[in-house]
Amino acid sequence: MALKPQIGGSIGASRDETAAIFVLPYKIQRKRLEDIKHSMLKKNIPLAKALDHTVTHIVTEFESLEQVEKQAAKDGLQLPTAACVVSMGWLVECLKASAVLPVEESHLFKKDALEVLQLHAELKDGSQDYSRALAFRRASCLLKSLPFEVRDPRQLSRLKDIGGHVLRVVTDILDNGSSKEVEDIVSSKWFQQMKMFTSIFGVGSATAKSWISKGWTTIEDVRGAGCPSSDWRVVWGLAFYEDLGCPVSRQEADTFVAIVHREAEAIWPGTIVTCVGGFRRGKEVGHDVDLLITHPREGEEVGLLPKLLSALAKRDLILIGHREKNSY
DNA sequence: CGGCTTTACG
DNA sequence: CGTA
DNA sequence: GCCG
Repeated sequence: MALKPQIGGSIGASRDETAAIFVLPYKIQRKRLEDIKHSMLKKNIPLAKALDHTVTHIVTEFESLEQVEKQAAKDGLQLPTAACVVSMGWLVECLKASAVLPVEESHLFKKDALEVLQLHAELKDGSQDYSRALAFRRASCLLKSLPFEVRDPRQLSRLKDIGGHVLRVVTDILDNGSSKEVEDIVSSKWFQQMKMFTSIFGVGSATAKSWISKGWTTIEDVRGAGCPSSDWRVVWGLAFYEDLGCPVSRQEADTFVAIVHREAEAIWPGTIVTCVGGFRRGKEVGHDVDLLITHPREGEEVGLLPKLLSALAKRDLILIGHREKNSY
C-alpha cells in the first residue's frame, strides 16, 4: 500500500504522538476531502494543516511518487524529506482502526524473496553465481522502486531486468503466498550456516565454506577449535561477535559524538565533528556511528586523526586493533 | 554469446 | 584472492 | 539471470 518506503526511517516506526498526516488535495473532490479531514479529527488521527517539515505522512490519490513529485514541483512545494508518501488506502485503514497504522511495504515479500535468491547466489560464489546474484539484485531493486503494488505478473513482464526466473518466483508468491524454491533455500541447513558464519566480521563465503567442510556448524564450534584463522579480522570478528551485533542507540551515538568533539576541540580548537549516516537521517538505532571531522580553515584538519585516535586511546575510550594507512 | 558496480587493502 |  |  505504501507508494514508497520512508526515506532513512524504518517502516512503521511512526508513533501516534509524533505523527502528522498531510492529505494532498489533488484528485480528491472537495466534499470528499472535507469528509476525510472530518473523519480524521473524529478518530483522533493527527491532521497536518500545512506541508511543513513536521509532516510524517503524505497521503495522496496519485498513483506514484513520481506523480507527487511532479505536482509538487509544479506548485513550488518542497516535500519534507522525512515524510513518507502513502496511498489513500493506508489512511482509510487508519481511519477504520482509529490509529496511525504502520506503513507496510506491500511488495516487500517479493523483494525479500529475490534478496534470498541474490544472497544464495552470492554465498554459492561460483563464477556464474556472482552475475546471477547481480541479476536478482537488479530485479529486487526494480520491484522495490515500483510506485504501485504488484497484483499481477503481467505488470512486470516487459520491464527491464525482469526475466523468466523472477517472473516465476513472483507468480508463485502471488498464487501461493510463497515460492517453493525460495522456501527450500531459506530452510536449508547449508544456507543457514553460511548466513551465520558470514555474519561474522572478516568471514566471507570462502572462509564460511571451509569451516562447514571441517564439520563446524556453530560459532562456538569455531571458537572451540583454537585459532581458526591468522587473519586479524576473523580473530576480532569472533572475539566481538556479540558486541558487534548490539544495536547503537541514538543517545549512545550523541554521547559518542560529544566525546569525540571534546577531544578534537582540545587538540585543534574549532574542529567540527558532525554525525552523518543513519543517525543524521534520523534513525533511532544503528549499527555504527558515522562521523565527519572537518575544520573551518581548509587544511587545518590534516594530521588531526592520528592525534585524535591517540588521545582517545590514552583515555581508554577506544580499542585499536588495526590501523590501515590511507592513500589520500 | 559476451558482459555484467566500484574501489581499496593485506 | 578474500573481504569490506 | 538477464540484456543487447
